[in-house]
Amino acid sequence: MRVTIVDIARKTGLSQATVSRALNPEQASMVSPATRELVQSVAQEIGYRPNVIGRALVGGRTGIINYLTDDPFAPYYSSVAQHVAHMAAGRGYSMVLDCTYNPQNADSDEPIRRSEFLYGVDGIIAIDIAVEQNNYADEFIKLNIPVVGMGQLFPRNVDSVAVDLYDASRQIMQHLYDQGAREVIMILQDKALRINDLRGQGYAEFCEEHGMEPDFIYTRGDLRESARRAMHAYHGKNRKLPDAFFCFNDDTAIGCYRGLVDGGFRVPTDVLIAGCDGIKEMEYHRTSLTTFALPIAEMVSQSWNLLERRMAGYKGEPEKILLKGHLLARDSTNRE
Amino acid sequence: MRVTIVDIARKTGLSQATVSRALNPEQASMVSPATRELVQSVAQEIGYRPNVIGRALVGGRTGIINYLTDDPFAPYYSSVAQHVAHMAAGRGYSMVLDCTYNPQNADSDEPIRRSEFLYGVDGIIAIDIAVEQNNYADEFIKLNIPVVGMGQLFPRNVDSVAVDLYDASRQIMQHLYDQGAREVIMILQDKALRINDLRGQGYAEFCEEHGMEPDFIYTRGDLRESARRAMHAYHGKNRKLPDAFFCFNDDTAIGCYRGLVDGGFRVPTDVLIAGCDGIKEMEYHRTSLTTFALPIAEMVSQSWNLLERRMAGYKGEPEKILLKGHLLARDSTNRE
DNA sequence: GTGAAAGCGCTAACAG
DNA sequence: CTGTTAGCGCTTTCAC
Repeated sequence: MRVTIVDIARKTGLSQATVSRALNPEQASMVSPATRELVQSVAQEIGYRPNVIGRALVGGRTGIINYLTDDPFAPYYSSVAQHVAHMAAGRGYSMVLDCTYNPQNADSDEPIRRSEFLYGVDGIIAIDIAVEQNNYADEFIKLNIPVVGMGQLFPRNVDSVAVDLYDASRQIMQHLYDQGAREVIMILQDKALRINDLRGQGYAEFCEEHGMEPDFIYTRGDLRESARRAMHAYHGKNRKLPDAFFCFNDDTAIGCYRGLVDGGFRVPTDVLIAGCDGIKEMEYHRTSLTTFALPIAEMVSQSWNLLERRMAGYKGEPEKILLKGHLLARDSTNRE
Repeated sequence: MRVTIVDIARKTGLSQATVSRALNPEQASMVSPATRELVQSVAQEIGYRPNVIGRALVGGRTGIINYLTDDPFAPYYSSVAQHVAHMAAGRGYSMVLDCTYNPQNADSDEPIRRSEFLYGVDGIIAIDIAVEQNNYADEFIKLNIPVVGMGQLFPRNVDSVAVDLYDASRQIMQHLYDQGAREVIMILQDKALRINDLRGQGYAEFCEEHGMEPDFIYTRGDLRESARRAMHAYHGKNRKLPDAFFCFNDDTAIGCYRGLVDGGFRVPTDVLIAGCDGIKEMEYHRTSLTTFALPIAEMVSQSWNLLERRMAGYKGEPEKILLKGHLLARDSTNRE
């Protein structure tokens, strides 16, 4: 049996309540210095650790927040998770991860079994949850669990911090255009399609405005591998490459790059490539890859503020914050 | 106030106990089909969700396991985390992450403040925890929290699954040797040094046996960036490159690769590069990078078995399992 | 098949 | 400053 507060009480001859107070920094002042020290030294001695569960039950909070996303281990989501985890740790929270899709079977839309604990957290930070699942937020609202959304789109019924991916897309397209690209193919995951991806819209509208023919390649499954294969298929069938490939995210851009290298093509000489997300890796490829830096730190800290306010009991209308990122032009689109 | 079991009891006129039984799959058979259905439909209707904390307090288990590592978001650790998370989810557990070092300040050895919840989990899977912190396992043992270690080394007082990195190192060196490399410099993080890294040992011994001069470059801080800079410094100072760089892990290999590309060198024509870990990314670089695949899936599933056994109350002697990985020879060491 | 009651470990009134 | 008491939501005896 693990050591409890009762053991300390017995050992010191004090009451549970006094022990509890002596151990709790906020209430330690209500206890005489002598007993405080006594309690603390006995606690130390017998290796007492507070039972978070007991504390949580009475306190009504667990000290855990949930990071909810399709695939928390994809590079971009992982780096967001890192910021969330760090933020959480700094405020005394732990972070638990939940996937909304089964990573072993990315193509299936079947949501994986949610961990029971999802319903026991103090708050949820959800990122890029597919629109088909929008109703899921209702569930948490009903349970009184604050939810904050991050990403490109989010249900209107909760606070959210969005990144302007429409703008991102247009900035990227403008950059490609400036580099002389007139025939640009966009590579998009078919799943993204169904979320009405803003990057797709930005691309299509830019094309229209500039007399360019929009053309999409859709991939499914593992982003890198499918993009790589899509490139093999493309240069297997087509005599000539377009001027540029605009990939809806960085993983896709990396797969695309590799698929073109496989075919003996040179980037940027033969074709330009741009991605979107701004993951670190893009910088390390032999041809450093152009991308669009999403303001992760900013997004997370704003989300955290919104979440904290809700956890503190705020009941106001859902707030929506829109952030902008910036282009990182690199070698893969540098046609001098 | 959130809906509780009491609300259902009131609404159905049944007792708390019956409601609890009706809701719990294992005990549902002790309840008449009629009441069971009644309870379940009312629960559904008023949006009841079990409070995990209440359940945990009486049940003595939280349904949470902890994944403990220096930096859970580094690519290799992240992919291990993915396996752990998936395993956990399949068994009804949630995973929480804890870092042992502050990721914002990788050089400092100061352990970051541990989340309180670390002491409220059912079990801990720890990976590559530095030897300086070996005593940390004692703490959990005292608290009766099962710990399983993964990685290259681990304290003897808990179950652990190790990967034979000495063997890994020798296999990599043998491969480089077979490719004609006689002057091989190893790049190692200075932190790894203090753990008596087995890769360093394998390298040194291989060199000795083959009449080669061991030579180390130590990096500190961000693995990629520091390796990249180390290469800049190297070719700034030295007229000529060694035959190969053997990087203690993949992040370092990627930084090394980039640093050499920055200097206008070609891999593998001018120099060979090998890493170790087997992260997916290695395959996508223009020059696909040689690495050593650690048996992540196997390691995680074995660790999970050990952990589950402990969580079930097993009290036997700590077990130690040793696994082997295999070389992934790629273009970066292919000198034909 | 169901209910009453106890208790998991802790904190927060309320007294003194 | 300290002790007594109640109770967080749930499961689990022990009765009936």
